[in-house]
Amino acid sequence: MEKKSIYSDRQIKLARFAKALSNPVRIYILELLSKQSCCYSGDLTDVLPIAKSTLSQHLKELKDAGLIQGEIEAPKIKYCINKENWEFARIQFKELFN
Amino acid sequence: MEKKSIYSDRQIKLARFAKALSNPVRIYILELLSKQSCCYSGDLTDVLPIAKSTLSQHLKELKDAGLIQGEIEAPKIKYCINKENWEFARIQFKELFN
DNA sequence: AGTATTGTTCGTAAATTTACGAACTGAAAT
DNA sequence: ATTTCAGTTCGTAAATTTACGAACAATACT
Repeated sequence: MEKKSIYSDRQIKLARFAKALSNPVRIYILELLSKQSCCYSGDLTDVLPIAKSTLSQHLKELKDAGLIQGEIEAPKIKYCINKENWEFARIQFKELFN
Repeated sequence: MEKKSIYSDRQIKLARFAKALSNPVRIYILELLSKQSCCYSGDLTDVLPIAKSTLSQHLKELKDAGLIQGEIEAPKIKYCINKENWEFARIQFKELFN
């Protein structure tokens, strides 16, 4: 039996997107990706003052939230905004703020 | 000596706002407040499936992030959106998503 | 003065987040 | 074949988040 939450699916998704945005490292990455089309995580390693394993965690967080996607260009990985979900998130935040 | 972060003040503030939005309880509260002008926390206690101490923590989180403000109407407290910061947050999110 | 109402604070517990370095994996280059 | 490069996974530690109930504080009501 499924216990239904008082929170709508939409509210839960919005909170999930917000969580992905709740860290300056991830804001930095997303702003970079939304300004230029894509980047390699090596670019990020060079500029961000965190260990590569930590960066990997942050990228995974953004990927799991659906905001970015990675494409293998061996031996590197090219990261881009996931446009569909990015647009969806944009609308969710827009509606929250009216 | 102040160690300067590679993250801008704006990026840190945006992450801070996102953190405040990163929980379904707080999304619920903010949507309620942005739809109707204000509410009493008793209204929230009635509808939210959490302990009053937990609700108090969430309201404090929203207050500390600057998104809401409380006004004493003894013995209750009337909560409203903090319009100035709400507008500021709106702009920050809007700019993030272009 | 005493009681009820409203909300905060305290102490605590479990889960999650953020961070690191070391070890590992897979593909490319030598 | 082995070395190099790019990135992930693992183990771990510290801090933060979320949650609860009990106790407390402040005000209103009787």
